[in-house]
Amino acid sequence: MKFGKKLILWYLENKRSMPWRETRDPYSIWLSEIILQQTRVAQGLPYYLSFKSAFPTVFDLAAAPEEKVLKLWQGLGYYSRARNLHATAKYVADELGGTFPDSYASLLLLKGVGDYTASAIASICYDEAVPVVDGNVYRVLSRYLGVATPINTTQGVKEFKQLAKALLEVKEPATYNQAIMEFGALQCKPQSPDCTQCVLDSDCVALKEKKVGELPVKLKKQKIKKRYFSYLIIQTNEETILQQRTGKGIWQGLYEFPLVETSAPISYEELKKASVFTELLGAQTYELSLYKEEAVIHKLSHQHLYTWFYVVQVQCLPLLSAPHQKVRLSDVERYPVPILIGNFIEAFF
DNA sequence: AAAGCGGGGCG
DNA sequence: CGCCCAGCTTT
Repeated sequence: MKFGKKLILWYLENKRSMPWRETRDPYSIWLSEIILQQTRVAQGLPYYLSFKSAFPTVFDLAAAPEEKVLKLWQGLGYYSRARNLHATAKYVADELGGTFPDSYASLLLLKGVGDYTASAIASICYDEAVPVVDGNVYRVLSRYLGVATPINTTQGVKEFKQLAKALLEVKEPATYNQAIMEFGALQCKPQSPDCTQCVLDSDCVALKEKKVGELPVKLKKQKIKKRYFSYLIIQTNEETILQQRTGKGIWQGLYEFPLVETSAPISYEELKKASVFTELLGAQTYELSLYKEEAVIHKLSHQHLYTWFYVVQVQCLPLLSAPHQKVRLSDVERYPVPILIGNFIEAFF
């Protein structure tokens, strides 16, 4: 039997039940696809449910304040997805009357929608015969066909896209695309797949050549940078100071406490010399305590953040200018913050 | 073509 | 501790 037919039969028997598999509504499919980019189903599922609950339609999402969208997204990471999600919702609601684009080419023009997501929506919602190539598909195809071209190179992307297109079941792209991805997630797993229980075992090149553990090939990994953050929790009995991250870099749009970043760990004495420190505290007297002696280490894919939280108790806050803003202590938890900050807030407040 | 962007789960 | 996850955008 043909590759695609086998996958579809396997899928109909083994697929997991998921809320976005109960519909072909483009808004729901689009939402699920954005949430699931570089994200496991188990991690994304609760976010999908809360977004659907808070924003049942694209109009609800479009009408929401950006902060509310970021707050709901808090903890999911890759926050540009949330900002692009919101921008696209506004575009679809305001410019397209709430109707999503209905082809691969037109979907590709939406912010936050790349080749994979456009293909997924076009095939699942509109039966367009376009192949999806996500992490699962790379793995299944490289093993099944024994292709060792590195998947994170221009050549690899091009080659696997072509292979995916050649193997696509053009009569039922919606089912086939979901089948190959589900097969990659459940059967042809990254680590220790059970090839003795595989419906493709008779034709799998990697299995035949004992190369399952070597495929797919992925080039190097970037070096991890270390950064040193000293946060200032400057507070009275009622208020503290937050700032919003803008510009480039991590956590765009999220909030944090006033930050002193240095190229190496610093002492309290050195911290006191920071301009932000004098700007926010002036000459007034204060009580300062280090929340925790050891650095809190927060790991991102490509950065390790060594973090200290300095709590500064003061009588009153100075007049603040952007980006700093006064926030009532009881309101701190309303702001969208990175997990690093959220964990501190939870433990400290 | 390469870098940047989160957080969590698993062996 | 390294790898990977229903990738996209910017440089």
